Amino acid sequence: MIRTRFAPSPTGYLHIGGARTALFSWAYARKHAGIFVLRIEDTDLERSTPESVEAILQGMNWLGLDYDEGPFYQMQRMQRYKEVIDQMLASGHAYHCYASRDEVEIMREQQRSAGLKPRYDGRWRPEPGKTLPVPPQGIAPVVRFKNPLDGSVAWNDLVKGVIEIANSELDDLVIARPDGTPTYNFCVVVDDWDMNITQVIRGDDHVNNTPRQINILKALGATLPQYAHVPMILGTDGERLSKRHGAVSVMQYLEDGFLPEALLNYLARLGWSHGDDEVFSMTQFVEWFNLESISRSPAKFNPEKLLWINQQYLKTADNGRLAELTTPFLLHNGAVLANGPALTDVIQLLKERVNTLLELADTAMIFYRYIEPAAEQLTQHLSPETIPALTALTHNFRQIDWKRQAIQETLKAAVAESGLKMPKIAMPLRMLVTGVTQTPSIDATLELIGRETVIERLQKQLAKHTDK
RNA sequence: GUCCCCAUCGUCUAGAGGCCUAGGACACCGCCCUUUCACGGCGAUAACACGAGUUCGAAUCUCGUUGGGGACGCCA
Repeated sequence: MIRTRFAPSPTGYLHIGGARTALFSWAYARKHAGIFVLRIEDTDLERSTPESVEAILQGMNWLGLDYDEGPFYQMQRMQRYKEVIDQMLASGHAYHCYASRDEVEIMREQQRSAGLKPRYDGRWRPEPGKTLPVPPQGIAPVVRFKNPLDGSVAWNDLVKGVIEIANSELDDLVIARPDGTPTYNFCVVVDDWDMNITQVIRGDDHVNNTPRQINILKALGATLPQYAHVPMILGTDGERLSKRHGAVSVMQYLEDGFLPEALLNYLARLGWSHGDDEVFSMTQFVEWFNLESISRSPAKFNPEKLLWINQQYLKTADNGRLAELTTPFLLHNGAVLANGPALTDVIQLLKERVNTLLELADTAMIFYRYIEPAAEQLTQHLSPETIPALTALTHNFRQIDWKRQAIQETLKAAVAESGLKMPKIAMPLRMLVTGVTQTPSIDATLELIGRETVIERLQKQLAKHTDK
């Protein structure tokens, strides 16, 4: 049975990078009819917050990344971690280290200035025939893992291929703090082991933790999971995405009017490919998904393409659903929906023309709030020739069947009658009725706005102009 | 600094020795459609980082250089 997991630390919202890792991990489990586990790594008491947990859950929920087990909280597994630490102490795989933080820092500083990789020097590491320093009084020790000195650790990474790291590059990492609380690398190991995780799919930034974790797992006599490290997502400028650098919350995309399936599609396509396929459903994605097709290099986030994909989904989305999703944006804009045409009709007319729901709501506003044209627009578009034509048009509008087709015919007739070019009539008409000069085709727009309103506005504006 | 990973159009990528005078998508540019703005259609510009090998033949294999990313915490 395939078992994967997503293990965020609740120190902030769910951002793009985390969402993509979760997506891949989720898709792998779904593809293999396995189990997707959610685990909250909240051992950093100082930075973990319940709000962050909530935000992460919310983000995953919005994206539809459902989990089969969890959320498990590491803070609730303390007993288990302590048990394993004691076990390792007893078996000699771990030992107490009394070196203070400052002491270790000085050690590292010296190594750094000597051009070396900063590492713990093993001063408290017990070895046969070695005399350890005398433990200082009143100081609680940390527990360090006794990492092998020789040889190397290698694994076949499911996305990157074989990776080998010499044990001499590793040092004895701290697995428990003086107060007994375990550290990240240790909790992960115990959890992945206890939860029978078969594939650890996580960000590239964990590659360097993997050999340490493998060593601990081996010391524990556990079966090793397979590892798959997915490359990072970079900002537009090639810089790593971080909290203060474009790594916005996935919920920001909800606020910006993106559809979750569009974001998911974009994220899936970022660093993973299935031939030339660009737009595909999650069902299709799960069917196609494989770790080997994940690219091995980091990818830059491209907002334009996300916008394009969102548009693709908007075009084919159900009008009722879009109406529901767009309503909050419209209300935020101050729209009174009862004062205009049915929202689904408006959406049908607009959804092919916009990139986001936000944009959809903005363009839909012409149907729900009338903004009178500005004076300079009036003088720009109204002229002595157009006014009579528009007046006649207003009159003709009373006679016809108020349908797009008939409106269009009436417009054409007005063009023929007046000898003016179509834009000379359509533009001022558009402006007088909607207050703006950019709308969908004028006949459809007028149809939706409704005969009474159209005529009323035309009369008012034309009267205003002739007064002057 | 040390270690790990990576390297095809501006961006995301296809490409697993001959199918590549390198394909697709976004963006950009041009044309068409058009009643404005879009949608759509058509087209153009644009890349195998560099240098050595291996091979009859290399974007694909090897090595080096350069460049990018990651990691070096009692954070996760």
